[in-house]
Amino acid sequence: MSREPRREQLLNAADRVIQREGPGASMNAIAAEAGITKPILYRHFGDRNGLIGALTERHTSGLLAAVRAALAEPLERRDRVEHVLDTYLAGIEARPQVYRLLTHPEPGDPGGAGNALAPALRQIAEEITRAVQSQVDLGADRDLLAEAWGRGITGMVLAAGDWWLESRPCSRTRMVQALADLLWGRLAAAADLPTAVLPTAPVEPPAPAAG
Amino acid sequence: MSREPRREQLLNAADRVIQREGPGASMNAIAAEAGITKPILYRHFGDRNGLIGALTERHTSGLLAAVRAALAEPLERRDRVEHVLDTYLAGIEARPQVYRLLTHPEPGDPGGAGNALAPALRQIAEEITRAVQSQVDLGADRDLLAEAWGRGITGMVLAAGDWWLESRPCSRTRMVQALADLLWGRLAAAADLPTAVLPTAPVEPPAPAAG
DNA sequence: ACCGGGGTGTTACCTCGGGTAACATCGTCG
DNA sequence: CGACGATGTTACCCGAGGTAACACCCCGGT
Repeated sequence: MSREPRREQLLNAADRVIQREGPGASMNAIAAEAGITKPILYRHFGDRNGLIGALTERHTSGLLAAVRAALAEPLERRDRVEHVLDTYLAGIEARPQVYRLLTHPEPGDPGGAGNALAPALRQIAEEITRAVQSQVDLGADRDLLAEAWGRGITGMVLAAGDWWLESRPCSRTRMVQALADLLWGRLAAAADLPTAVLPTAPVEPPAPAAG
Repeated sequence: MSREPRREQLLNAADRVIQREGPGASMNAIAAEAGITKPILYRHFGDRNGLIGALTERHTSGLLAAVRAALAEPLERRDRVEHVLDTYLAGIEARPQVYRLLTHPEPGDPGGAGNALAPALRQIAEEITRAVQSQVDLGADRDLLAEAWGRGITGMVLAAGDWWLESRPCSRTRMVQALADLLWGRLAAAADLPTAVLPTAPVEPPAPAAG
């Protein structure tokens, strides 16, 4: 059996384990699921990052392509945005564990930076950036705004999506509406509430927090 | 020397190490920095999470109090939002390593869920939720929108802030503007660009991504 | 028939980090 | 003095990532 098919089998096993145990699954566990032992995994993937990387690439391509397609859809802008949001939420809804793996950066990377966005999400952020740059007239600040918004929107959907996945406070459709409304400036447009006394929360005296 | 002051010293040492080495700093390293050995750390904090927890609480209180205060500021809504954004960005700018620790959830938590938001950020999200609920008239969907937006906005600022910290594409003020503009629906309001051919990116044939 | 290479697999080991057990010391209070 | 509560130590365990060394199996070439 040549290399590639075997790789696929191993990735399938890893997929199963992660679907069952979450992204923290150990190499031993994955090897066991595949009915083999660690060194083989390492032969195929180099190290854990290699495995995870291969795994994420498989799934990323799907999600990324879907988002990309949604971004290019010939719709009214609001509809297009909703379509993108729905695409993402549908993706994480379908295989939560796998998408957690995709969407949550690994703690390693000690030399590098502590990016908030995992590679897969960074790619999505770039797609959004490109789409904004090429489709929306933002004047001189175009590049800066597009990039900041790409990251920001991605992070927004990540956090909100995670919350939604876990507590399922509403249907996907409603969630899409809520997020689109936010991006549509509904926060800005809404009226003030008749200001009561605003008791936000019990405020402890702010400890100095060291120096 | 009674317990508390010693704890503070140890936390200070931990702080120093993390400021220097980042959130991945080992217990050994922290102990060494404090001039002692591991067991003492464990006596005081139980386990790593305990240490990290104590550390984050110290700093969280500062950031959280600042954000809370910003949220309660008697300003025009847009100004208030900008004030909050600026507060957060100023916070992470001041002590990047420490705030990375605060803002990036630890990989552990195997039994629990894969929250995108670290505890400190979840608290901020809750503050935002409360502020929106109590200050903005959103009709029947109030609770859902406020909570979704709380998470979403927090995630947005987290991701965008991280990016800004690392690549410093502009001044803090400009970044605040960019994010506030996003929340203010500038994406929705801007005109379409004269649609060229939209060459988004080299699109590889979407691999089936397994089944 | 033989050998070599590329695949399969194994056991046993290393390192490092979190976490613990057991033991020794110092100062203070009754 | 003795006990207690803090200080500290060395030495160890465990699990996870990662590697070394070895063995098998098949297939194709000479």
